[in-house]
Amino acid sequence: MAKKEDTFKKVISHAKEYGYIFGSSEIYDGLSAVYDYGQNGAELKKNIREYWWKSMVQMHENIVGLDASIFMHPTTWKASGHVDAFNDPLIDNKDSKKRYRADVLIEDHAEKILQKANKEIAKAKKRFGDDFDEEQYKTTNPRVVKYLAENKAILARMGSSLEKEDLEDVKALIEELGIGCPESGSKNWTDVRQFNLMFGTKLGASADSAMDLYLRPETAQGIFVNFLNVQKTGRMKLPFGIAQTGKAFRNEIVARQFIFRMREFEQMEMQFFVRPGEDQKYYEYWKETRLKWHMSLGLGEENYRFHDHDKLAHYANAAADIEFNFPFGFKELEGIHSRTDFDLKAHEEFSGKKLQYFDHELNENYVPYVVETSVGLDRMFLAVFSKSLQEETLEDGSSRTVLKLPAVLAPTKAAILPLVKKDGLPELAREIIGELKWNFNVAYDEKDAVGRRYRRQDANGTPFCITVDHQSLEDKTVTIRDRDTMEQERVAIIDLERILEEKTSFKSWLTKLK
RNA sequence: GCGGGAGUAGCUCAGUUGGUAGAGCGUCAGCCUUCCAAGCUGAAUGUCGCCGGUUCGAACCCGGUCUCCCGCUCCA
Repeated sequence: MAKKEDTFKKVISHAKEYGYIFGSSEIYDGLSAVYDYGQNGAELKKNIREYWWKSMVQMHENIVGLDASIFMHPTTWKASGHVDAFNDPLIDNKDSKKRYRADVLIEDHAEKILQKANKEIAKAKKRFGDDFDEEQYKTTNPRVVKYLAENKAILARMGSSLEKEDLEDVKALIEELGIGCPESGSKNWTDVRQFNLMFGTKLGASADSAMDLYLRPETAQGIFVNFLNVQKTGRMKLPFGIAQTGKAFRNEIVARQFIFRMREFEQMEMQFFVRPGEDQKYYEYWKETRLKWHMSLGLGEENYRFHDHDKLAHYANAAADIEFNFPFGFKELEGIHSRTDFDLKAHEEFSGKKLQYFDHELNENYVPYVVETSVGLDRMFLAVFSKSLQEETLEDGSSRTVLKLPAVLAPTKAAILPLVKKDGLPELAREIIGELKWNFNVAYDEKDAVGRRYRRQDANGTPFCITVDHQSLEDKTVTIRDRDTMEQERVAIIDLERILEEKTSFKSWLTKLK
């Protein structure tokens, strides 16, 4: 365990030292769970985003892109359920220092009362055998009637208090019911406070005319509200998908673990619209397809696994996570959700507009079902970065720090190094850069011994080092060194472009998917 | 929000009983001209998180405050 924390610490400091990730506003002491991507981080992140985009949009005829705004009409979030579901009333126990959701405490208490009623019923059932009329018993047995009424009354009062945002009454209810801390039994509670997981802001400059807005807590809704726009203007036929990458915001009570859970984060989502009844088929299809995509990066198949949800969100009829073995254990990297027609139907209801598809084959209108794939871009970054960072012990016993980023994602594809900085070697190196830079992000370095420069590029994640030596002047060849094997090969300068293309291009990596 | 830990150079960290700050690595310039870090010379970088107090004198003691990290709670 200590070792795990250790590697995670190394990941964080390496990310900072090599210009991948900085804490936000560091000169002002930083901001909790907000991070900035540095010169290399911005490249890596962009490459991950592009790797996803190309595989989803460019490689699928029936998937198109979208870039919806972060601001959306506030009713969007009523329809999506976020206004209700993203509001948690929390309460702390002053003695045990534990925090609970107030509504969950009350619900659990109500549930216990219901259990009592059920016990009575079960007992009676045993006693009366086949003649037992459960419904009648529920209305006649005084004890059962009392329990059921209590249960109902509690839930009703809680519901109405939460509705009115009367948090004092929620606390009063907890006290009246004598609910204690599940762990310690203590009844010494703080006040109930409302935590809204959506960030609010205002549209409009003057306070009185301003409109309350939220920063989107997920990008999916931008796709749903544009479903018909895209379908009609793109002449899309079911099944088809709309893909989007972009920022989303959640005011997490606790955001932790570096860039794993941030308050501002980027999602890469695709909503796949299908004929009702075909949702299960495509759910399975996308689970497999997305897993393959992850594995194409070569970070090790043993580092991925599925986690099927038992408890489903309000909109879903099936859901699974692709989990990745992060430095702190297996955690969610991507979610694949079968969202049914929940979202489109809700938007129909709240907007009063039809969001239906006319199926020419079936000759009927219907609201499509949706299968969603949703990856956290920052989580992908962390997965790729943390797994790539390795401490190697070499044959001679020395060690090297190497960032084995998949070449297709590496910020810098190659470093061009003159063996020495004289005899015209730098000039030739510059010439090579002049050619390669049109297609590849390349770097130049002439400082220090060449061995040290190799190591510097290793730590920075650059997959190839091209070294210009004295022989290069004579026969127009250079050596190209592989970061992972440390092996060198002599090649013609004229072939460099083709070689780099083969080793680093989206095409050569994405064709592995087939 | 509660509990714990911690804020000193880019990174990792040291700093004795209070006497105006250090190491290793890294960075930069130069030497060397060498194909796998740790050769030589030189240099830069810190309001020791912030504010206040005690003191002749505070990185160190006291009070306050901010921030970060870990745990709990939550997680669409």
